[in-house]
Amino acid sequence: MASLATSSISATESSSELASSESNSSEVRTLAERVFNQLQDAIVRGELAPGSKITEPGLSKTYGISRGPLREAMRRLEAHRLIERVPHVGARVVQLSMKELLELFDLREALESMAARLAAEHMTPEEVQGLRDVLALHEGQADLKRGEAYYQREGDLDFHYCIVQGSHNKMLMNLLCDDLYYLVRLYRTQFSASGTRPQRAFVEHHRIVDAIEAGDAELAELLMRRHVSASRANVADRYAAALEQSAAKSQS
Amino acid sequence: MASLATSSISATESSSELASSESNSSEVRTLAERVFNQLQDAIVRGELAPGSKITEPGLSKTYGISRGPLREAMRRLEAHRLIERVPHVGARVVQLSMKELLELFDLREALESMAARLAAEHMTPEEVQGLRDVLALHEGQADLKRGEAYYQREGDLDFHYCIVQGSHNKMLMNLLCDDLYYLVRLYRTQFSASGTRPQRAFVEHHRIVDAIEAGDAELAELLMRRHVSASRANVADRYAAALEQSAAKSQS
DNA sequence: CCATAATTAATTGTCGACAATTGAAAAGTA
DNA sequence: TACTTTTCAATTGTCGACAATTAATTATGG
Repeated sequence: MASLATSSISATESSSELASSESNSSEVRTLAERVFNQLQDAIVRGELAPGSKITEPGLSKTYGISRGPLREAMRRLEAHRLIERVPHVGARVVQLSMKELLELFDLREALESMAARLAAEHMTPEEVQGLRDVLALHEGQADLKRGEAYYQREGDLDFHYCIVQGSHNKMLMNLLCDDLYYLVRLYRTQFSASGTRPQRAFVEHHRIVDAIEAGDAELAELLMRRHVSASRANVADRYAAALEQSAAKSQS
Repeated sequence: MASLATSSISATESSSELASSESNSSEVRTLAERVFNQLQDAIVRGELAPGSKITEPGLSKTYGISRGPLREAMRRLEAHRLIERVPHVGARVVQLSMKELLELFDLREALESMAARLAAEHMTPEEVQGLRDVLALHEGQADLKRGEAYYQREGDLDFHYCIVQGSHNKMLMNLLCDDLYYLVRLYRTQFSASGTRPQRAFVEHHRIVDAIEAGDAELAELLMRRHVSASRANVADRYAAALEQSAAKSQS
């Protein structure tokens, strides 16, 4: 994951490329690293369901490696909060409560608005152009017009990745891209945006890039803060609606 | 570290208690966990110098355990960015550049100001009282009057810990207390505050608690942002001064 | 004497085996 | 039948040994 975080994301790298990360890259020199990436992908993609128990012999057989490097990979996953371990008992895939998921959005609001401000101050013209290319690429995708899959397809995160890279703040990049975004992606499919939100998000992205290109740090910060906040509100609404529906269902 | 992050810090827990974390606690049920804590302390205390190479056979002999759990501990340290590993080569203790250290302060500014705002909104009267007790405890310490050791002695971080706990935001607590504060503590001794800064910091702490007690979220956020920013400026100044001095020395 | 190549020593990566702990199934008792 | 106790199977924790890779050292040739 380290190389993904430090290398800038060009517009030509597709969403799926981002999703599969570097697990197919030849840069993976050790078994522990490879299985770490594989497990990370499996968790984020939902192949390993949140809350499900994972056992060492099971994974060991699944991935065809011994428990040594497997345990090292699990320790890294634990530190990244993708799994939770209890000594002598076992490990489970994390399962964020709605409260925690909303807390995650609050963190993003604080950190990504900061990233947008820094990006407006430090992004090079070439990087801004790359950002525009990303938006153009997303606009060209047919599924955006149907308005549903923009979020699910990593398209949104592609954009946010680029902003964070543009901040030129290494610590911020590590925090957001390595630690938080995997958790975000985990719950992306579950509470993905719908209705008119994807189109509106797309417009907001354009406004943010405009501010960055103009070097207006304050505006970029404000717009990004609003953007993340709106995204958070959308998730909260969808959750409330889902709760209401299930309540009505249990009454009937 | 997890239990430290989730449990609230009472005023009676001294600084040294915080420094030694839970390595002496009976809650450590596995060798890997114990050596993880020991290594974390050793790095933060400076016993393992930043940039120094650490070898598995060496540590294995030092702590009297086999390489299995040791490697698991190192993987966790790597994920927490306290050591850096290169496959087939080895591991070194992290060594932040001044640029990265200042970036770390920028992160703290964004996150801790958010914490202060949330603390003003969610802290209970009992927690506020605990915060006052912490300040009173620090005021009573003789070394504060001499004005030098407030920072070095974790006193400052004790305070910031409590604020973060008071935010009642689990994700934020994890991020700051588990991930960032260890890095902060690493460079605390190296670029600790001096002159009138400790006393001013102490006054600023009081102002922040006042705002939190009054439930003034906006003010608490603003004051905390200024407080961290001033701390950052102090570090930057000290570094510039040190640079100038070493430059003058090399000329003579 | 320097640069390059081969060798060697040391460290890291991986594996299988054994010990320790846990949770559940089975047996026993009121 | 319900509840406790005991047994036992499965999983986790730890270890030592071996293979693979790297960095240093020595040897060799110009």
